[in-house]
Amino acid sequence: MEHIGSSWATTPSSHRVLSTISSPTSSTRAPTEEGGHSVQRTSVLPSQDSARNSDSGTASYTSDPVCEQCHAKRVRCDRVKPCCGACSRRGRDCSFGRRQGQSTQETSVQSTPVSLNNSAGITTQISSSNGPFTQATPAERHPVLQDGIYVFEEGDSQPAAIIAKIEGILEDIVDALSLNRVLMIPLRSRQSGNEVMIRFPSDRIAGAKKFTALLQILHCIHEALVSGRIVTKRNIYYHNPDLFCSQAYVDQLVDDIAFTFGVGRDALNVRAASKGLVAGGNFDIIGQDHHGVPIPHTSSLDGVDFHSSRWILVIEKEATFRSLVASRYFELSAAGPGILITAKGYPDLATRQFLHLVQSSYPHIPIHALVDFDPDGLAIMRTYKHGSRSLDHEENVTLPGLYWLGVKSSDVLDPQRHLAASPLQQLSQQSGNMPPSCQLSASSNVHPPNQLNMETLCTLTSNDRKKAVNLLRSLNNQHDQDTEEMMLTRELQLMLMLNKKAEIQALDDSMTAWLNEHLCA
DNA sequence: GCCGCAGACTCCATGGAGTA
DNA sequence: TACTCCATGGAGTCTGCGGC
Repeated sequence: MEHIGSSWATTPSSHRVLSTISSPTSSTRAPTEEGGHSVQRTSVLPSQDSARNSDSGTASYTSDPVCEQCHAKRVRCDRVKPCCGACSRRGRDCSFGRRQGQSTQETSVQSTPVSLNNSAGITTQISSSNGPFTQATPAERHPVLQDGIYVFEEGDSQPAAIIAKIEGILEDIVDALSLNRVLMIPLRSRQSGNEVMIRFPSDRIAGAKKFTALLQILHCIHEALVSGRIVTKRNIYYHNPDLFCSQAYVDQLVDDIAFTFGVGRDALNVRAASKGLVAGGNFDIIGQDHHGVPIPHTSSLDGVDFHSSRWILVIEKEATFRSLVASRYFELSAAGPGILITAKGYPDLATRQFLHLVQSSYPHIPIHALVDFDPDGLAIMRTYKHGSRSLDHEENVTLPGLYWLGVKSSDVLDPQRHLAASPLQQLSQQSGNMPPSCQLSASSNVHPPNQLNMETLCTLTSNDRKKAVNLLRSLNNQHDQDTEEMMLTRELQLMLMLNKKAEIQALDDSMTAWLNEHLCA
């Protein structure tokens, strides 16, 4: 039987690179020097001592354990197998035992095809050539133009591969039970990309609880895949609320399992309840009481018809979305017909996947973001545009072409109060890419009609400032900033300097005029 | 070679943002 | 209260430097 350790240990390098780029505090340690064996890891935690590095001969922690002899002697171990450098120099026997984090790769046995009867009584064939532990690619849907409307063709989904992976884990547990060995489930951390073994029995109660919870979740996923049903995280939680204690615990483990398998959450037939709303195009809101239509999961879409749409507006808050839907702005806009979308705050996966599909189907339609002029608004926009660190392993969820419509400093600064142009305006004027609305604000002595004034601003809280600083740090760590990200940096600096923020609702009275002006520009 | 202990790291709880 | 996202910090684990 092939062992789970070998294939689960394969981390897509892109994840590591992405997490390094996206994390403001990421640090990639240099390889350790001994024996040329490189131990590279990516940390998402703040580096409290950046001066420490391998060159100075300091510690390099890794979940790949040191040999038992070096561990006992507390000396540096290069982890070279079968005999590490320290042991070979001292002529010692070297052994890598079964302490926590130990990879079981060395004990794996090549599998032959086996048949399993799963819990639903269905026989699953596990092939060694396309083994149960090969990296599965997430199910992908491809937009195809038919009669002027994009419809989606189903790509290769791999439920059988996931079922086989889960059954492989269960097989290993059964084997361990029969041999009276410690039971283990390998799990890969989304933060570090490292694999750890969740064991039973464990030194800690939390470890035993995690093992049991993982087993329960794997069982739910297996049942869902075998029966072809979709389960929600909430469903899984209610399977055993006493065990899970909170849904957040289930959320985290489900995403960790998806990351460990190298697939998206969808491939596990696990979904979160729909959160986003859409209005316009072929998403008819008649009879929907002006609430918009819940964003469907991409796998259940027959197609989208946005061919007559000129723009797509992604709105942070539902209240603004509803007022625009109620006024049928998506039909009556001066910029032509468009689409309104909201995910009600930080976007869920379904909304991000939907937008990604729309962008790949209709790349010529600009997608604009309307978010608060506060750190959370900007963080929400970046989640839409670049995704989130914790869901790095999910594919097709980013919107690199997302354009920031507002609210910006140029919408909140009154030129009569601030006679000198703002740093952003100066920058924009110098670079010659200033939007018309900004040019008006900067050059005119007349109060622009669709502009907020200082009375509508709120003071940043300490949390706001902390978030803004973290966001700035994240942007500064990004080496290849585009023009929009440079502008974002300036806006954040300005926000901190003024110690002010503004919400979209402040535009409510003049929202339509403001949008017409900005969308046409 | 032994081993105290500082630092790196993971896990997990908590709390904040948005919303219904 | 439910549900999505995020960040932070305490506690425990592991590594291995460096003093003896």
